[in-house]
Amino acid sequence: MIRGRWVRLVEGRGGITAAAMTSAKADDWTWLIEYLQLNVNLSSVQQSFPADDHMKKAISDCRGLRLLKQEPWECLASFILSSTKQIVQIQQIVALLCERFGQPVRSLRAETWFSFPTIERIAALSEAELRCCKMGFRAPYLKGTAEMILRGEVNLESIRTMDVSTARAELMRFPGVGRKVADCVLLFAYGFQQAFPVDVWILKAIKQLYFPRRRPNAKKVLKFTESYFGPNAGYAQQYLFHYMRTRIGRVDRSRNDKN
DNA sequence: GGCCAGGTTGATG
DNA sequence: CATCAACATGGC
Repeated sequence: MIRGRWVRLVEGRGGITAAAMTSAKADDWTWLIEYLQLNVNLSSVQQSFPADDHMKKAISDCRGLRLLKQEPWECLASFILSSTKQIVQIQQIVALLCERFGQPVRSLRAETWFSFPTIERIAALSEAELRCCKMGFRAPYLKGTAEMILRGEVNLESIRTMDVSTARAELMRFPGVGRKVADCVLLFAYGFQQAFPVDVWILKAIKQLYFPRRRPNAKKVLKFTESYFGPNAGYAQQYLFHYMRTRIGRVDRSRNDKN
């Protein structure tokens, strides 16, 4: 589901083909091109990464990895729900939210899918109704955020034209939104490619790869990332994140190390 | 059963 | 400012 539309993407030999249900003109795919960020030149982004061995390995391991341009509200809400949850569980919570409080949408195969619930709908729900989607203590954060937006305290659209630090500070006014979640929304929804979300995986990766003999705290690591990875640091973050989870990650999960 | 998961918050030194 | 427990819920 992208911006309330159903779309199916299929990977084939020559690339990806798309089929969609849309009220827009049938041959107008600008919304999808925008979402997939096909205008971004990947190799020039990759060339802006630091040329160390880890980044080189991450690039060759993650050929073709791109960032999406997601909708601010859906992205913000999803990452508010992400704290101390495993990725599969976050997906489950979001799926429940959509099924219960989203709009039903037909696919080309006449299946029913559900859009992400609107800000108004979330704000109107009780905390108990939200907790039924298994989000636990995150429920008041989500509801509070929706209410702030409805009251006009923060305007999600106006963030598009702010500079990155102002935008980050604006996002961090929401309950349940700290530095990491704010950076995720800056990167994945607003296209601030400098934003570098530091989560537990990246923290572990940076310590392991760039400070193998030292013990920098999270603050030091953040400081390091701000200057080291360059103008497309957010892309570098995704390459490292994916590299870490698919390669290195599996190895130390069998052991029990807290680096 | 204990530990941990794409963190944030509010209370303490 | 730095540290730390608490916060729901589920999987291994």
